[in-house]
Amino acid sequence: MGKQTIQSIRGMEDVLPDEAVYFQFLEAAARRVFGRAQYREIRTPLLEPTELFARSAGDSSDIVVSKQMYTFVDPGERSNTLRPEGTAGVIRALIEHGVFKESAQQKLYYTGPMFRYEKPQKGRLRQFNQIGIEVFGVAHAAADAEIIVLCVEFLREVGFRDVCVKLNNLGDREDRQAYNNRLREVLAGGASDGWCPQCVERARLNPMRVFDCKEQRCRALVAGLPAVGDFIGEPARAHFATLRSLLEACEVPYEIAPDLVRGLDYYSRTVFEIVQGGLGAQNAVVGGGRYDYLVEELGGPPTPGVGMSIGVERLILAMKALDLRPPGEPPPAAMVLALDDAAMPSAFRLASAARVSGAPVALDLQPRSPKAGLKAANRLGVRVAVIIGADEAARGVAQWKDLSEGTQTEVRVEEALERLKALSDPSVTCR
RNA sequence: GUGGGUAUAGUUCAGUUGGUUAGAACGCCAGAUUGUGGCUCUGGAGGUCGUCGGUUCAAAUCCGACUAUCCACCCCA
Repeated sequence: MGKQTIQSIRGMEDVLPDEAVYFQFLEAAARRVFGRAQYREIRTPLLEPTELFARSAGDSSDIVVSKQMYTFVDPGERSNTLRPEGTAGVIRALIEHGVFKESAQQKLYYTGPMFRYEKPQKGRLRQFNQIGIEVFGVAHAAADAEIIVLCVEFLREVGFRDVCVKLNNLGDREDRQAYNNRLREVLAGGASDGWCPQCVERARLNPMRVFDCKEQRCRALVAGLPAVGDFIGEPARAHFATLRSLLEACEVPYEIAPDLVRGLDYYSRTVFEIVQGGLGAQNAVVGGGRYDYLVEELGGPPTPGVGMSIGVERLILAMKALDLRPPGEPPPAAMVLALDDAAMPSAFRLASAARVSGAPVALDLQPRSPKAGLKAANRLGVRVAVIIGADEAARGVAQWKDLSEGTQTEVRVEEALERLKALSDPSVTCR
């Protein structure tokens, strides 16, 4: 590696072909699972006005979050930000196009790269991909349940077993505010009560975060704090009960996780997460929840919403940890080899004609010795090699070699073309 | 943002207490019947040892800085 080579930006990974099949596999599965539940794809820009994310993040996490955004001023002197998540852009698009006026109910999914300026580590990149789904306009807990059920279906579809959802109820906005205020009071003692410096800071910014402090003495102190449950009003309580009964109705395994707290304060009522072992510290593969106030916050009509997003790279790590592999593309049935320049036109024409009729056919793009060519054919895993040299080209024939049986016969090129077409599996080409 | 580990061939890694031309496996290319693959054997290409600087007669090896990467913390929309 010379010193003048250019390398990718920190935290931004290339996805080489061997890796890309994982992405293709997961995206295809998402389209299947979400598509059959009547969710439709939405694609929004990677770049949005900074204002959008500043508003969606809310004020308490504003300072923290803005440091982790890729924000820049464009030549027109507007502040733009690479999207750090998918939901805000989706909501902006729906408001902008008046979609909520046609119908408040929307079921959508999206996939694509997100950007966060964080220090990279395992399962945490600066550019990473998410697959997400959102339901708008449904206050009923069936929406929460469907989102969660679809997550579980998706994970099972791609090969995961033993999926368990961690679930919590944060209550409505007023409940949460009351609880946060109470927590701040209780935590006011700060360091003198024995809290670690980080928890003292959390008490100020996002008190509920003290619940996942890892300090021994904080964990002990946390046990004595008032429980969020005591502050949750009857409507949110009933909502959560309905959700649980729906999950139980379709036997979705879940556990209540009282310490599951989301960082941003637009969540209300339901929050959930699915974690996977073997991923190190960044083990949350799926996260989501209800955000009944966010659409209004972004200037739209009051519209409830629920959503979740899947961290694609993390999911791929989890697949590898469990030795789950995407089904590979089947190798082409045949490879056409030209032994010299004189044979290339004939070989080239034969391969093209076969491909046009739907047969997956490999072509060695430079003349090579039969030995090298067959080696390449073997490596690709094809069953048949069609060999054409100057002699064959002149006579309008080709050598049809079956690599598994080792037999070889001379056929006319027209016959070779028919055989190549026949080799292609009709179940693959016709749907 | 904080703390720690690592950086040698395309890949995964060896490399003794600093000491000649830096190795292996896999992969790649070629030869072993001048137009025939897989297995085997033989050979070849490919590294200014992450970058820059320092210590030393001598640095892949010791020291420093920088960069990247990994692990954990912080945070996690």
